[in-house]
Amino acid sequence: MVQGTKGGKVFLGEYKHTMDSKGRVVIPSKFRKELQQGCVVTKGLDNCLQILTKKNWNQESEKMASLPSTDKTSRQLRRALFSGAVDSSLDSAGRIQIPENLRAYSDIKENDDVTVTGSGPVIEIWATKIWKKIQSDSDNAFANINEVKG
Amino acid sequence: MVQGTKGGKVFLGEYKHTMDSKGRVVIPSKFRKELQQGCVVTKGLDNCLQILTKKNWNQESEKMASLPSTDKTSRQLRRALFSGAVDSSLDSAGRIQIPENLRAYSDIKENDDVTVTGSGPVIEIWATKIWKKIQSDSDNAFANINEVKG
DNA sequence: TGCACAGTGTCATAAAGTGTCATATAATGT
DNA sequence: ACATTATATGACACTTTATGACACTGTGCA
Repeated sequence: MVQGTKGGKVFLGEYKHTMDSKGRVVIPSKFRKELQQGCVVTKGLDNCLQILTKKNWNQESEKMASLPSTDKTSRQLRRALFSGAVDSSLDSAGRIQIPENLRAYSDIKENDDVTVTGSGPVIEIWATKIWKKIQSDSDNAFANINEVKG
Repeated sequence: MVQGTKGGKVFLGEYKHTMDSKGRVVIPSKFRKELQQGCVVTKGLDNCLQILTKKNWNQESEKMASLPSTDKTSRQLRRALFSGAVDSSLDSAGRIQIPENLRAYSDIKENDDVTVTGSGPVIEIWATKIWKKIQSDSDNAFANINEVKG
């Protein structure tokens, strides 16, 4: 969904948190500055959630908004992108509220363990139990690539 | 049918509600500001209903009025759009009344579950049972695009 | 005229979300 | 190691929103 980082912030790292009893998740302090002016939370692949800066979101969504809605596929794409997204911002304690439909999508419930990762141009939020699986897959793939190339 | 967001509000998100026993549906609070000055409810494609701001409605209806009436599909679209449209507004509790013909079109009956989605320039209202099907189609289309890109 | 019905307005309560604070934990610099 | 600062977490009060109930209005029809 999001590609190209031309000059934009690159988010790095992996952080453990928990979702609080009201459905909020702490954003690591290193990521906050770029999200201060607002951000958008969307569905990512493999049941993660993505946080985009306003700037990145606008780039992505403008493409989609201009597709003709007489075309069925365009309608589908538009619906998936917009209905799965939500405008958000950090509260004074550096947290964001995750709405119920995105909590369901990502399989994160109140008081669950959550892993927040920097993934280049976007920040990803994972149920830790899912992240553990994904991470071992990614690490294996990474190791194999290095073997082949090196 | 509706496209282009140039500067206009972009509606995001997915919200579950029910139609009350009098045929009213709650509009999510995040959408209300833009509809405060009046809105238009019309038939959308795939059996949804669309809510447009007055501004978007004016743009759309002009476009539609200028379609060649020699083309059959254009005539059908135009009839559906205009005859299915109704001027509306939010009541003091943030709800809109859905007239009987639109309830029939969207297959939403009194006390039924309803899903309201932000879909960029428009808001869509769905019978939840229909939305579930549409959503899985949309999500698949979206995931495929992303697989290709990634 | 009175009744039935669809629609409208308002209220009470419940549920969800938001803001703020206090303490605990971790990170940083000296 | 220590002091200092920043961050994380839980608790709680407060606000907003959702939902159902119910009374009121107006229209058309018997």
